[in-house]
Amino acid sequence: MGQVNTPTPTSQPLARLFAVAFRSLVDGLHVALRDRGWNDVRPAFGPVLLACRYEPTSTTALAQLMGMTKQAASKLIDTMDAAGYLARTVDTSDARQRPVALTTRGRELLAVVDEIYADLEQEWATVVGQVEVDHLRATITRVLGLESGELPPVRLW
Amino acid sequence: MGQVNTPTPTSQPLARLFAVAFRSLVDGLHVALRDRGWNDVRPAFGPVLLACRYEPTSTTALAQLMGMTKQAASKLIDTMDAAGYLARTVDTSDARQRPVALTTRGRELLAVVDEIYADLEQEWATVVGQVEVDHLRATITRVLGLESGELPPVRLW
DNA sequence: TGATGTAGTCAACGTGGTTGACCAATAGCG
DNA sequence: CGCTATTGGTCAACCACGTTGACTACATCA
Repeated sequence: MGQVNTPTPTSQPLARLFAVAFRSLVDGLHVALRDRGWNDVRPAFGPVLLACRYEPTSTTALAQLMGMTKQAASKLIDTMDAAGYLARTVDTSDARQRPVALTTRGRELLAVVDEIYADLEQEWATVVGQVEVDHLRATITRVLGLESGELPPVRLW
Repeated sequence: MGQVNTPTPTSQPLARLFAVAFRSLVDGLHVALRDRGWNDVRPAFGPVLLACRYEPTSTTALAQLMGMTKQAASKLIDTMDAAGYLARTVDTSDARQRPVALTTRGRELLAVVDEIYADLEQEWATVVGQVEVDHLRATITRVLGLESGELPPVRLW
């Protein structure tokens, strides 16, 4: 992926470092969830929980957010519904829509995810300092040109 | 995944920024590969090409590197063999082993990947400066504790 | 009111993984 | 040197999670 003549950690391609960093955070989250008894949470649940945090979200919107087909998003919603984290609702102004809303259990999970994830990022701050973490965040945001817009769809799980 | 009250790009969870950054680099690589006529290269080929850069690599080692079963690694190798990028060899000192080596075409692909990827990272340097990119790399390496060891297995594609 | 587009679902399919079993080869031990 | 345990790799079957194309119900527009 990257031209590395004498591969050392400090000369690893950024892509791989991003992949390892992402995996480290997500795996850390899921290990901590399981430690607390949340045994049926899959990585794909994360983006859905976040998307439904403030208001019910349509299947089409979730599909776009996650870069998958409406059918696949619907299947994922079915799985989370069966697990008790989401509930399908009806839209009084558009009968085609079946927005999904967090259940009480879904909100509880989201709260735990927030807490655990805050700890994980705090661990980063502990190693290099909060200023450095904020700088990291700002640099990546700048390069990706995300200062003013929504994040693009991304699926990594 | 992260506690964000008023979600803005600059306060996005690091995990999601890493995911988007990774996706941006890998998708950029594959778009450029296709532009140059390399139409059958899949994201999973990347780690294999890199792993076989300097010497043939065993199926077991590839499986460990990529965090998958030997069977899955063998299937992937079969696919890359059929596409002409790898060739299975024999190990004269251990007949059980069937190390895989890059073919001429595999080396050509790896050279193109190196070139494209260097350009992609250069784009990052163009936006924020090479010093900033090196700093990014060093910071993530430090947090992940990778200064002195091999990268852990990671699969993201 | 008819045409067109959208939201969501259905059934079937394909891909890329895992699992458990197996075989051949190697390493180590008594 | 023979035996046992381990390792490298393969086999067949299975599973999860995506896609595809078709379809229905609903909304919008002229």
